[in-house]
Amino acid sequence: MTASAQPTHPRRSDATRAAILRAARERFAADGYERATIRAIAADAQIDPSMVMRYYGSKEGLFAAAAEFDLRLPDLSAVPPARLGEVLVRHFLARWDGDETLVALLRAASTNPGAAERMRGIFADQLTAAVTAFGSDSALTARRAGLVASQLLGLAFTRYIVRLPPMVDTPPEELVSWIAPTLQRYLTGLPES
Amino acid sequence: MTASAQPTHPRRSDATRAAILRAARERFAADGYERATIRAIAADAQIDPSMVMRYYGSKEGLFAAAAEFDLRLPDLSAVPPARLGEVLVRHFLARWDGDETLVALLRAASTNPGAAERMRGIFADQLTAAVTAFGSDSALTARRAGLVASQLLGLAFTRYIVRLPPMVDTPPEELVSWIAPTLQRYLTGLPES
DNA sequence: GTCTATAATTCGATAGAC
DNA sequence: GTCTATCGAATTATAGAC
Repeated sequence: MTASAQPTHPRRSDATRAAILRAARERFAADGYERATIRAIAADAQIDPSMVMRYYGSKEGLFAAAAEFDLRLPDLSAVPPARLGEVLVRHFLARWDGDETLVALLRAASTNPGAAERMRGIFADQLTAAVTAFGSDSALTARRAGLVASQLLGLAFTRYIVRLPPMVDTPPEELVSWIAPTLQRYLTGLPES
Repeated sequence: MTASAQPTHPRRSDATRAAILRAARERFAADGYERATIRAIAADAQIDPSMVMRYYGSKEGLFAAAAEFDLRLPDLSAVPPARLGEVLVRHFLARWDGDETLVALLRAASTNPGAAERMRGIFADQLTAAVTAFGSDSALTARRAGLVASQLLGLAFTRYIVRLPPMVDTPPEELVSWIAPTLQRYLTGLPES
Protein backbone atom coordinates (compact mmCIF):
# COMPACT_ATOMS: atom_id res chain seq x y z
CA MET A 1 0.00 0.00 0.00
CA THR A 2 2.82 2.35 -0.72
CA ALA A 3 2.23 3.96 -4.08
CA SER A 4 0.18 1.58 -6.25
CA ALA A 5 -2.99 0.46 -4.46
CA GLN A 6 -5.21 -0.37 -7.41
CA PRO A 7 -8.27 -2.38 -6.37
CA THR A 8 -7.73 -5.51 -8.45
CA HIS A 9 -6.73 -4.76 -12.01
CA PRO A 10 -4.22 -1.98 -12.50
CA ARG A 11 -5.55 -1.37 -16.00
CA ARG A 12 -6.59 -3.78 -18.68
CA SER A 13 -9.56 -3.60 -20.93
CA ASP A 14 -10.66 -0.34 -19.45
CA ALA A 15 -11.73 1.12 -22.77
CA THR A 16 -14.22 -1.71 -23.21
CA ARG A 17 -15.86 -0.99 -19.89
CA ALA A 18 -16.18 2.67 -20.80
CA ALA A 19 -17.72 1.81 -24.16
CA ILE A 20 -20.25 -0.45 -22.45
CA LEU A 21 -21.23 2.23 -19.96
CA ARG A 22 -21.61 4.81 -22.70
CA ALA A 23 -23.83 2.53 -24.77
CA ALA A 24 -25.80 1.53 -21.68
CA ARG A 25 -26.52 5.14 -20.78
CA GLU A 26 -27.74 5.80 -24.33
CA ARG A 27 -30.04 2.80 -24.38
CA PHE A 28 -31.39 3.28 -20.88
CA ALA A 29 -32.03 6.94 -21.66
CA ALA A 30 -33.75 6.22 -24.95
CA ASP A 31 -35.74 3.10 -24.07
CA GLY A 32 -36.03 2.87 -20.30
CA TYR A 33 -34.90 -0.01 -18.14
CA GLU A 34 -37.12 -2.81 -19.45
CA ARG A 35 -36.86 -2.15 -23.18
CA ALA A 36 -33.12 -1.63 -23.09
CA THR A 37 -31.56 -5.05 -23.60
CA ILE A 38 -28.07 -6.24 -22.85
CA ARG A 39 -27.88 -7.55 -26.41
CA ALA A 40 -28.62 -4.15 -27.89
CA ILE A 41 -26.19 -2.40 -25.56
CA ALA A 42 -23.46 -4.88 -26.45
CA ALA A 43 -24.17 -4.41 -30.15
CA ASP A 44 -23.85 -0.63 -29.75
CA ALA A 45 -20.56 -1.06 -27.95
CA GLN A 46 -19.46 -3.58 -30.58
CA ILE A 47 -18.65 -6.29 -28.12
CA ASP A 48 -20.13 -9.62 -27.15
CA PRO A 49 -23.17 -9.64 -24.84
CA SER A 50 -21.47 -12.05 -22.48
CA MET A 51 -18.81 -9.44 -21.80
CA VAL A 52 -21.44 -7.23 -20.24
CA MET A 53 -22.39 -9.98 -17.86
CA ARG A 54 -18.78 -10.70 -17.07
CA TYR A 55 -18.02 -7.09 -16.21
CA TYR A 56 -21.22 -6.08 -14.46
CA GLY A 57 -22.75 -9.34 -13.29
CA SER A 58 -26.34 -8.61 -14.22
CA LYS A 59 -28.57 -6.11 -15.91
CA GLU A 60 -29.23 -4.45 -12.58
CA GLY A 61 -25.52 -4.22 -11.92
CA LEU A 62 -24.99 -2.62 -15.29
CA PHE A 63 -27.68 -0.08 -14.63
CA ALA A 64 -26.29 0.69 -11.21
CA ALA A 65 -22.92 1.42 -12.77
CA ALA A 66 -24.34 3.39 -15.70
CA ALA A 67 -26.65 5.49 -13.55
CA GLU A 68 -23.98 6.69 -11.18
CA PHE A 69 -24.67 10.35 -11.01
CA ASP A 70 -23.57 13.51 -9.30
CA LEU A 71 -25.66 16.64 -9.61
CA ARG A 72 -22.45 18.67 -9.27
CA LEU A 73 -24.31 21.44 -7.55
CA PRO A 74 -22.27 24.59 -7.17
CA ASP A 75 -21.61 26.04 -3.75
CA LEU A 76 -24.90 27.83 -3.19
CA SER A 77 -23.56 29.77 -0.24
CA ALA A 78 -21.37 31.70 -2.67
CA VAL A 79 -24.36 32.71 -4.79
CA PRO A 80 -26.20 35.97 -4.12
CA PRO A 81 -29.42 34.85 -2.40
CA ALA A 82 -31.58 36.72 -4.88
CA ARG A 83 -30.14 34.77 -7.78
CA LEU A 84 -30.41 31.27 -6.34
CA GLY A 85 -33.32 30.22 -8.55
CA GLU A 86 -31.66 31.43 -11.70
CA VAL A 87 -28.42 29.64 -10.92
CA LEU A 88 -30.23 26.40 -10.13
CA VAL A 89 -32.33 26.21 -13.32
CA ARG A 90 -29.45 27.14 -15.55
CA HIS A 91 -27.22 24.60 -13.86
CA PHE A 92 -29.75 21.81 -14.28
CA LEU A 93 -30.50 22.58 -17.90
CA ALA A 94 -26.80 22.56 -18.70
CA ARG A 95 -26.27 19.40 -16.70
CA TRP A 96 -29.07 17.63 -18.57
CA ASP A 97 -27.94 18.67 -22.00
CA GLY A 98 -24.37 17.61 -21.35
CA ASP A 99 -24.99 14.21 -19.79
CA GLU A 100 -27.76 11.81 -20.63
CA THR A 101 -27.26 9.85 -17.42
CA LEU A 102 -29.94 11.84 -15.69
CA VAL A 103 -32.38 11.22 -18.53
CA ALA A 104 -31.65 7.51 -18.26
CA LEU A 105 -32.23 7.65 -14.54
CA LEU A 106 -35.40 9.66 -14.96
CA ARG A 107 -36.90 7.27 -17.47
CA ALA A 108 -35.90 4.18 -15.52
CA ALA A 109 -37.20 5.61 -12.25
CA SER A 110 -40.73 5.42 -13.63
CA THR A 111 -40.78 1.65 -13.68
CA ASN A 112 -37.73 0.36 -11.83
CA PRO A 113 -37.89 0.50 -8.03
CA GLY A 114 -34.12 0.57 -7.70
CA ALA A 115 -33.85 3.53 -10.04
CA ALA A 116 -36.59 5.34 -8.13
CA GLU A 117 -34.71 4.71 -4.91
CA ARG A 118 -31.56 6.16 -6.40
CA MET A 119 -33.52 9.15 -7.64
CA ARG A 120 -34.86 9.75 -4.15
CA GLY A 121 -31.36 9.53 -2.78
CA ILE A 122 -29.92 12.01 -5.22
CA PHE A 123 -32.54 14.64 -4.65
CA ALA A 124 -33.03 14.01 -0.97
CA ASP A 125 -29.32 14.03 -0.21
CA GLN A 126 -27.57 16.26 -2.71
CA LEU A 127 -30.28 18.85 -3.24
CA THR A 128 -31.42 18.99 0.36
CA ALA A 129 -27.82 19.33 1.47
CA ALA A 130 -27.29 22.26 -0.86
CA VAL A 131 -30.50 23.91 0.28
CA THR A 132 -30.05 23.24 3.94
CA ALA A 133 -27.55 26.06 4.24
CA PHE A 134 -30.51 28.44 4.49
CA GLY A 135 -32.61 27.90 7.55
CA SER A 136 -32.45 25.37 10.35
CA ASP A 137 -36.01 24.07 10.30
CA SER A 138 -35.32 20.69 8.78
CA ALA A 139 -38.96 19.90 8.00
CA LEU A 140 -39.45 23.12 6.08
CA THR A 141 -36.07 22.72 4.41
CA ALA A 142 -36.97 19.25 3.13
CA ARG A 143 -40.26 20.62 1.86
CA ARG A 144 -38.47 23.42 0.01
CA ALA A 145 -36.12 20.91 -1.59
CA GLY A 146 -39.06 18.72 -2.58
CA LEU A 147 -40.84 21.61 -4.26
CA VAL A 148 -37.69 22.59 -6.13
CA ALA A 149 -37.29 18.98 -7.25
CA SER A 150 -40.92 18.88 -8.41
CA GLN A 151 -40.41 21.81 -10.77
CA LEU A 152 -36.98 20.71 -11.98
CA LEU A 153 -38.08 17.13 -12.60
CA GLY A 154 -41.26 18.38 -14.22
CA LEU A 155 -39.13 20.46 -16.53
CA ALA A 156 -37.00 17.45 -17.40
CA PHE A 157 -40.01 15.16 -17.76
CA THR A 158 -41.88 17.42 -20.16
CA ARG A 159 -38.79 18.49 -22.11
CA TYR A 160 -36.80 15.25 -22.38
CA ILE A 161 -39.26 12.40 -21.80
CA VAL A 162 -42.75 13.33 -22.95
CA ARG A 163 -41.31 16.03 -25.20
CA LEU A 164 -44.16 18.49 -25.04
CA PRO A 165 -43.58 20.76 -28.05
CA PRO A 166 -43.65 24.09 -26.19
CA MET A 167 -41.16 22.82 -23.63
CA VAL A 168 -38.87 21.46 -26.33
CA ASP A 169 -39.02 24.55 -28.52
CA THR A 170 -38.56 27.22 -25.88
CA PRO A 171 -34.93 28.37 -25.71
CA PRO A 172 -33.13 27.50 -22.47
CA GLU A 173 -32.64 31.11 -21.44
CA GLU A 174 -36.36 31.83 -21.68
CA LEU A 175 -37.10 28.74 -19.63
CA VAL A 176 -34.67 30.08 -17.06
CA SER A 177 -36.43 33.42 -16.92
CA TRP A 178 -39.80 31.76 -16.35
CA ILE A 179 -38.77 29.07 -13.91
CA ALA A 180 -36.13 30.87 -11.85
CA PRO A 181 -38.67 32.94 -9.90
CA THR A 182 -40.55 29.74 -9.06
CA LEU A 183 -37.50 28.13 -7.48
CA GLN A 184 -36.63 31.41 -5.80
CA ARG A 185 -39.96 31.45 -4.01
CA TYR A 186 -39.77 27.75 -3.10
CA LEU A 187 -36.34 28.34 -1.57
CA THR A 188 -36.87 31.55 0.30
CA GLY A 189 -40.55 32.44 0.20
CA LEU A 190 -43.53 31.66 2.36
CA PRO A 191 -46.43 29.38 1.48
CA GLU A 192 -48.99 32.20 1.33
CA SER A 193 -47.71 34.65 -1.21
CA MET B 1 -81.66 2.90 -36.59
CA THR B 2 -84.75 4.21 -34.91
CA ALA B 3 -84.30 4.06 -31.18
CA SER B 4 -81.71 1.40 -30.45
CA ALA B 5 -78.53 2.09 -32.38
CA GLN B 6 -76.04 0.27 -30.24
CA PRO B 7 -72.68 -0.17 -32.00
CA THR B 8 -72.52 -3.97 -32.10
CA HIS B 9 -73.45 -5.60 -28.83
CA PRO B 10 -76.38 -4.13 -26.91
CA ARG B 11 -75.01 -5.52 -23.65
CA ARG B 12 -73.49 -8.82 -22.84
CA SER B 13 -70.57 -9.52 -20.62
CA ASP B 14 -70.11 -5.89 -19.86
CA ALA B 15 -69.11 -6.44 -16.25
CA THR B 16 -66.17 -8.55 -17.40
CA ARG B 17 -64.86 -5.78 -19.61
CA ALA B 18 -65.12 -3.31 -16.75
CA ALA B 19 -63.25 -5.67 -14.42
CA ILE B 20 -60.49 -6.06 -17.00
CA LEU B 21 -60.13 -2.32 -17.43
CA ARG B 22 -60.03 -1.74 -13.71
CA ALA B 23 -57.32 -4.37 -13.22
CA ALA B 24 -55.40 -3.06 -16.23
CA ARG B 25 -55.35 0.47 -14.85
CA GLU B 26 -54.06 -0.80 -11.52
CA ARG B 27 -51.29 -2.84 -13.07
CA PHE B 28 -50.25 -0.22 -15.60
CA ALA B 29 -50.21 2.38 -12.83
CA ALA B 30 -48.19 0.20 -10.47
CA ASP B 31 -45.75 -1.43 -12.88
CA GLY B 32 -45.66 0.58 -16.09
CA TYR B 33 -46.42 -0.68 -19.56
CA GLU B 34 -43.66 -3.28 -19.98
CA ARG B 35 -43.81 -4.93 -16.57
CA ALA B 36 -47.58 -5.12 -16.52
CA THR B 37 -48.50 -8.45 -18.14
CA ILE B 38 -51.76 -9.56 -19.62
CA ARG B 39 -51.55 -12.69 -17.51
CA ALA B 40 -51.30 -10.70 -14.28
CA ILE B 41 -54.11 -8.37 -15.28
CA ALA B 42 -56.33 -11.33 -16.12
CA ALA B 43 -55.51 -12.95 -12.79
CA ASP B 44 -56.46 -9.76 -10.95
CA ALA B 45 -59.74 -9.63 -12.84
CA GLN B 46 -60.25 -13.34 -12.17
CA ILE B 47 -60.76 -14.23 -15.80
CA ASP B 48 -58.83 -16.11 -18.43
CA PRO B 49 -55.94 -14.30 -20.15
CA SER B 50 -57.33 -15.17 -23.56
CA MET B 51 -60.43 -13.12 -22.77
CA VAL B 52 -58.30 -10.01 -22.63
CA MET B 53 -57.05 -10.70 -26.12
CA ARG B 54 -60.52 -11.43 -27.35
CA TYR B 55 -61.93 -8.20 -26.02
CA TYR B 56 -59.06 -5.85 -26.72
CA GLY B 57 -57.07 -7.53 -29.46
CA SER B 58 -53.62 -6.84 -28.11
CA LYS B 59 -51.74 -5.40 -25.18
CA GLU B 60 -51.59 -2.05 -26.92
CA GLY B 61 -55.31 -2.15 -27.53
CA LEU B 62 -55.90 -2.88 -23.87
CA PHE B 63 -53.71 0.01 -22.81
CA ALA B 64 -55.44 2.35 -25.24
CA ALA B 65 -58.78 1.45 -23.71
CA ALA B 66 -57.53 1.60 -20.12
CA ALA B 67 -55.74 4.91 -20.55
CA GLU B 68 -58.69 6.78 -21.96
CA PHE B 69 -58.64 9.94 -19.97
CA ASP B 70 -60.34 13.26 -19.63
CA LEU B 71 -58.81 15.97 -17.46
CA ARG B 72 -62.33 17.25 -16.77
CA LEU B 73 -61.07 20.77 -16.51
CA PRO B 74 -63.63 23.17 -15.11
CA ASP B 75 -64.71 26.18 -17.12
CA LEU B 76 -61.84 28.51 -16.39
CA SER B 77 -63.66 31.51 -17.77
CA ALA B 78 -65.99 31.30 -14.78
CA VAL B 79 -63.08 31.42 -12.33
CA PRO B 80 -61.87 34.74 -10.90
CA PRO B 81 -58.60 35.37 -12.77
CA ALA B 82 -56.65 35.83 -9.57
CA ARG B 83 -57.60 32.36 -8.38
CA LEU B 84 -56.81 30.41 -11.55
CA GLY B 85 -53.65 28.82 -10.19
CA GLU B 86 -55.30 27.71 -7.01
CA VAL B 87 -58.25 26.16 -8.84
CA LEU B 88 -55.95 24.31 -11.23
CA VAL B 89 -53.68 22.68 -8.64
CA ARG B 90 -56.55 21.67 -6.41
CA HIS B 91 -58.41 20.21 -9.37
CA PHE B 92 -55.41 18.17 -10.50
CA LEU B 93 -54.61 16.84 -7.04
CA ALA B 94 -58.19 15.72 -6.58
CA ARG B 95 -58.29 14.23 -10.06
CA TRP B 96 -55.13 12.22 -9.42
CA ASP B 97 -56.22 10.90 -6.05
CA GLY B 98 -59.58 9.82 -7.37
CA ASP B 99 -58.50 8.08 -10.56
CA GLU B 100 -55.33 6.15 -11.10
CA THR B 101 -55.66 6.32 -14.88
CA LEU B 102 -53.44 9.37 -14.99
CA VAL B 103 -50.78 7.66 -12.90
CA ALA B 104 -50.89 4.71 -15.30
CA LEU B 105 -50.55 7.06 -18.23
CA LEU B 106 -47.75 8.97 -16.56
CA ARG B 107 -45.73 5.87 -15.79
CA ALA B 108 -46.29 4.35 -19.21
CA ALA B 109 -45.42 7.59 -20.99
CA SER B 110 -41.85 7.27 -19.77
CA THR B 111 -41.14 4.22 -21.88
CA ASN B 112 -44.01 3.70 -24.31
CA PRO B 113 -44.10 6.02 -27.33
CA GLY B 114 -47.83 5.60 -27.77
CA ALA B 115 -48.48 6.60 -24.19
CA ALA B 116 -46.21 9.62 -24.56
CA GLU B 117 -48.14 10.64 -27.66
CA ARG B 118 -51.39 10.40 -25.77
CA MET B 119 -49.91 12.44 -22.95
CA ARG B 120 -48.88 15.14 -25.38
CA GLY B 121 -52.36 15.15 -26.84
CA ILE B 122 -54.07 15.49 -23.48
CA PHE B 123 -51.96 18.37 -22.29
CA ALA B 124 -51.56 20.06 -25.63
CA ASP B 125 -55.26 19.87 -26.46
CA GLN B 126 -57.23 19.92 -23.24
CA LEU B 127 -54.97 22.16 -21.18
CA THR B 128 -54.08 24.53 -23.99
CA ALA B 129 -57.73 24.82 -24.90
CA ALA B 130 -58.62 25.74 -21.34
CA VAL B 131 -55.82 28.27 -21.16
CA THR B 132 -56.33 29.75 -24.58
CA ALA B 133 -59.29 31.76 -23.33
CA PHE B 134 -56.80 34.31 -22.02
CA GLY B 135 -54.80 35.98 -24.72
CA SER B 136 -54.67 35.57 -28.45
CA ASP B 137 -50.95 35.10 -28.97
CA SER B 138 -50.98 31.40 -29.71
CA ALA B 139 -47.24 30.93 -29.32
CA LEU B 140 -47.21 32.51 -25.89
CA THR B 141 -50.36 30.64 -24.93
CA ALA B 142 -48.81 27.30 -25.82
CA ARG B 143 -45.75 28.24 -23.82
CA ARG B 144 -47.88 29.12 -20.80
CA ALA B 145 -49.68 25.80 -21.06
CA GLY B 146 -46.36 23.98 -21.34
CA LEU B 147 -45.01 25.64 -18.21
CA VAL B 148 -48.17 24.82 -16.28
CA ALA B 149 -47.89 21.22 -17.46
CA SER B 150 -44.24 21.09 -16.37
CA GLN B 151 -45.11 21.99 -12.78
CA LEU B 152 -48.23 19.84 -12.61
CA LEU B 153 -46.52 16.80 -14.10
CA GLY B 154 -43.50 17.43 -11.88
CA LEU B 155 -45.83 17.42 -8.91
CA ALA B 156 -47.36 14.13 -10.04
CA PHE B 157 -44.00 12.61 -10.88
CA THR B 158 -42.41 13.37 -7.52
CA ARG B 159 -45.53 12.58 -5.48
CA TYR B 160 -46.91 9.50 -7.20
CA ILE B 161 -44.04 7.96 -9.19
CA VAL B 162 -40.69 8.64 -7.52
CA ARG B 163 -42.47 9.29 -4.20
CA LEU B 164 -40.08 11.84 -2.79
CA PRO B 165 -40.87 11.83 0.95
CA PRO B 166 -41.47 15.59 1.33
CA MET B 167 -43.84 15.59 -1.63
CA VAL B 168 -45.73 12.57 -0.33
CA ASP B 169 -45.99 13.83 3.25
CA THR B 170 -47.04 17.40 2.58
CA PRO B 171 -50.82 17.80 2.91
CA PRO B 172 -52.62 18.64 -0.34
CA GLU B 173 -53.76 22.05 0.85
CA GLU B 174 -50.22 23.13 1.65
CA LEU B 175 -49.07 21.94 -1.75
CA VAL B 176 -51.82 24.07 -3.22
CA SER B 177 -50.68 27.15 -1.34
CA TRP B 178 -47.11 26.71 -2.57
CA ILE B 179 -47.81 25.75 -6.17
CA ALA B 180 -50.83 27.91 -6.96
CA PRO B 181 -48.77 31.14 -7.23
CA THR B 182 -46.43 29.37 -9.65
CA LEU B 183 -49.24 28.46 -12.03
CA GLN B 184 -50.74 31.89 -11.57
CA ARG B 185 -47.56 33.52 -12.84
CA TYR B 186 -47.16 31.04 -15.70
CA LEU B 187 -50.73 31.79 -16.81
CA THR B 188 -50.85 35.54 -16.49
CA GLY B 189 -47.38 36.83 -15.69
CA LEU B 190 -44.42 37.95 -17.74
CA PRO B 191 -41.11 36.10 -18.14
CA GLU B 192 -39.05 38.71 -16.29
CA SER B 193 -40.57 39.03 -12.86
C1' DG C 1 -10.20 -12.48 -22.30
C1' DT C 2 -13.48 -13.58 -25.97
C1' DC C 3 -16.97 -16.05 -28.04
C1' DT C 4 -20.48 -20.10 -29.08
C1' DA C 5 -24.13 -22.61 -27.51
C1' DT C 6 -27.75 -23.13 -24.77
C1' DA C 7 -30.36 -23.42 -20.51
C1' DA C 8 -34.43 -21.63 -18.16
C1' DT C 9 -38.10 -18.35 -18.19
C1' DT C 10 -41.54 -15.52 -19.60
C1' DC C 11 -44.50 -13.18 -22.62
C1' DG C 12 -47.83 -11.98 -26.37
C1' DA C 13 -50.64 -14.15 -29.39
C1' DT C 14 -53.21 -18.07 -31.83
C1' DA C 15 -55.91 -22.34 -32.67
C1' DG C 16 -59.50 -24.92 -31.54
C1' DA C 17 -62.42 -27.88 -28.34
C1' DC C 18 -66.64 -27.33 -25.77
C1' DG D 1 -68.51 -16.90 -24.74
C1' DT D 2 -65.00 -19.41 -22.09
C1' DC D 3 -61.13 -22.13 -21.45
C1' DT D 4 -56.95 -25.48 -22.52
C1' DA D 5 -52.98 -26.03 -24.88
C1' DT D 6 -49.38 -24.35 -27.20
C1' DC D 7 -46.60 -21.79 -30.57
C1' DG D 8 -42.88 -18.70 -31.55
C1' DA D 9 -40.11 -15.17 -30.11
C1' DA D 10 -37.34 -12.75 -26.97
C1' DT D 11 -34.99 -12.23 -22.73
C1' DT D 12 -31.38 -12.83 -18.86
C1' DA D 13 -28.02 -15.69 -17.41
C1' DT D 14 -24.75 -19.70 -17.38
C1' DA D 15 -21.40 -23.33 -18.94
C1' DG D 16 -17.57 -24.20 -21.24
C1' DA D 17 -14.52 -24.40 -25.52
C1' DC D 18 -10.64 -21.85 -27.40
